[in-house]
Amino acid sequence: MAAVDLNSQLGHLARRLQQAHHLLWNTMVSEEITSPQFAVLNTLVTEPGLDQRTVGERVGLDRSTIAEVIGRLVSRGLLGKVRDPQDGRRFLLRLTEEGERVQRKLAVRAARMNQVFLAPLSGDERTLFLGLIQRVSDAAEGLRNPAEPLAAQH
Amino acid sequence: MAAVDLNSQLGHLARRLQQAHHLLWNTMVSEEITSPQFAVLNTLVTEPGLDQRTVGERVGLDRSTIAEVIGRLVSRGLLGKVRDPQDGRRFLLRLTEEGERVQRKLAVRAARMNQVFLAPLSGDERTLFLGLIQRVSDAAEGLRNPAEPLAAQH
DNA sequence: AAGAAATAGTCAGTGCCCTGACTATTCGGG
DNA sequence: CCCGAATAGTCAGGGCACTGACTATTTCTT
Repeated sequence: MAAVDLNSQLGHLARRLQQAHHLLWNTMVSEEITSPQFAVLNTLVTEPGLDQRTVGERVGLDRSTIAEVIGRLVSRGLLGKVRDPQDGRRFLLRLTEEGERVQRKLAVRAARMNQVFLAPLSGDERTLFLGLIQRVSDAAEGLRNPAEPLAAQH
Repeated sequence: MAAVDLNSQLGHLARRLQQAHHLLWNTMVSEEITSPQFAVLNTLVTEPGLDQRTVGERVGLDRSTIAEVIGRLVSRGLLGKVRDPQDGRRFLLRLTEEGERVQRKLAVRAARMNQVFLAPLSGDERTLFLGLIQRVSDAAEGLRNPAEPLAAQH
C-alpha cells in the first residue's frame, strides 16, 4: 500500500509532457530533423561561428550529446565545422545554405506546433505555465553547484 | 533574424524540465534504479500480476520500451516474469521480495525529491502546475487518435 | 620557460524512447 | 472447424541523454 501516485510526481509528468511533444513534433514539424537538432540550427542563425560547447550551453545539452547531434547535422550537410585558428581546441560552427533553408522552413512549423501544443490553455495560463516550468527547472539546475561561493573565505 | 526564442517553446522547456528531474533523481533517489524503472515497480505493488502491455500503459511507455525496462528489472532480480497459463501471448509480472524492498525504500526518497523539486513554488502554484501539465499532455495525447467516434454512425 | 591546471572535444558504456517489421498465440465469424 | 483479424511480445534501427575516462591544446603560475 506504500505506492506513490505517479500523477503527483513531477518527474513522471515531465516525461509524459515530453512524449506528447515528441508526438506533435513528428506529425507537425518534421520526421527527419529532431527538436534538439532544430534548436542547434536555430541558435546558429543568430550566433554564427559559435563553438560546440557554447552551442550546447545555449540549447541545454552536455558536451557528449551535443557532439552527437552536431555530428549528425554535419553529415547531413546542414552545418559546417572548422578548427578555430585562434584556439586549436575549438571547432567553429556555421550553417550551410541548406541548413539555413531548413531552419527557416522548420521555424514556421515549430511556431505553429507550439500554438497547438498550448491550445488547451488560456492566454494567461500559457505565460504562467511557461514561467512555472522555467522557475522549477532553473532552481533544480542551480542545485547542481551547491553555491560554495558563500563559504569561500580563504 | 527568423530565429525562434527557445524559452517560449514548450518542447524545449519540457526537455529542460526532464533534465532537471534526471539530475535530482540521480542525486536524491538512486543511481541504479531509474525513474521509469521505479514507476514499473511502483505500479506492480498495487496491481501484481499485470502483463507487460498494461504496465506500459500505466506508466506511459510503448511496448518496445517497456520490454527493455522490464528486461533490466528481471535480470536484476527485482521482477518475476511468467507466461500466463490462460493466454500464451502474455507474460505476468510480479515483484520479487527484493523488488518490494527496493520499491519501499525508493518510494520514500522519491516523495522527498518531489518536494524539493516543487519547493520553488507555493502550495497553490504546485497544484496548478501539475494540473496544467496534465491538461496539456492529455490534449496532445488525444490528438493521436483523431476522434473518429463522432463519425461512427453505422 | 617548464610544469600544472583548465578547457574543448572524443569515446565507451548504459539507459530511455520511438517507429516499423516480424513471430506467436488467441479469438471471432462464416 | 478453419481462416483471418486482433493482440502480446520481440527485434532492428535511429536518436537523445548522462557519466567517467581519455587526448590535445591552451593558459596560468612560478
